[in-house]
Amino acid sequence: MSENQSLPFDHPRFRSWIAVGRACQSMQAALTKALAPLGLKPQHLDVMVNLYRFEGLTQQELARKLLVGRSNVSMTLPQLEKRGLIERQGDAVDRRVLRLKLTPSGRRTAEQAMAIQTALIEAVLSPAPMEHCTIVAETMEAMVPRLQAFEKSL
Amino acid sequence: MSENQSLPFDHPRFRSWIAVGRACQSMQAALTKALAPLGLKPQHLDVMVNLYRFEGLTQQELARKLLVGRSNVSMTLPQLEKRGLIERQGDAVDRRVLRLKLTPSGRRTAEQAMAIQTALIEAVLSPAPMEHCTIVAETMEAMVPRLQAFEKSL
DNA sequence: TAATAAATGTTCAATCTTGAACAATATGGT
DNA sequence: ACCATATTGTTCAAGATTGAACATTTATTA
Repeated sequence: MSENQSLPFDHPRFRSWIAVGRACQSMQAALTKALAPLGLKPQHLDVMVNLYRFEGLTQQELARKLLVGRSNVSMTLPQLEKRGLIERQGDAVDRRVLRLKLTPSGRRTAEQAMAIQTALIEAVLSPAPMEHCTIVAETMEAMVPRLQAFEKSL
Repeated sequence: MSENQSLPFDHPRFRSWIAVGRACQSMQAALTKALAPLGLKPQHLDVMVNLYRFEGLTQQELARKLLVGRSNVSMTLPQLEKRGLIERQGDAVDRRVLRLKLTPSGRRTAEQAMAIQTALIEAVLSPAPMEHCTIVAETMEAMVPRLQAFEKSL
């Protein structure tokens, strides 16, 4: 059966994707270590970056941006809240939702964390020509809608 | 403080990397769903692909290839072993290690799973020109050694 | 050879993540 | 107004992942 089946290892797009996955995993590990001095994990940074850009997000909206379940957000946010990095306050109009925002302290911490992340990315990607980075970004961004279409088709 | 600090959102390499991370996360989710009919998860596929290519790996070697801890491998393999997909047998020379291989059934299952993964990658990446895929692969492969160097420097 | 160091796989507790079930609130149609 | 449906956030149990501690075996070195 395996004789005439073309194996994925020889498949150029397959190999491209494997490389992406490995790079992502390594980056996650490196970021975890780089953020440890701040007492943050990559998920916390993701949350704070989104609140930095989009103040007043609801938990649902945040979950969608993070590609993560609502329950995940519900379990993660109280940790950041207890540390005084974020605030949650109920919306007066829609009393189901909680509006999220960084505290001043959270804003400062977010800036430090983003600086760490940016330095890491810079250290690792700056040897690559800018046009290559652009191609990477375009290729990756084009994938997400196709992936969502694929998932719906299952 | 944030006034004169260049924010990462405007940073082209930063945005490239964010796109990579999101694509990776979406791909993981799609692959999880696509493999569900086989009763496999992405981690299981990763294990089997490596044993398909490199029969006789030890658990330590496998863990390094998967960028994962030894304990992870120790907890995952018994599941695949109970399902009759892999075999573990002690090495006669070095009696610390266990040599891993796919069973015939595991080999067939691996081929099915790789076909599913390849189809997914093809569905999602085939619209991208091949030269772009090559650039993506090269850029990502160049990152991994730099990331490992970065981690050691911490 | 003897003693110390290193490597391998296992176990365990702590943490993260997920999906399902649930209560509270909002929306839409009748 | 009323009822059915949807949405939001929470909770809980199950599974996955990690790092540290450990026993066994091998390698190194005095």
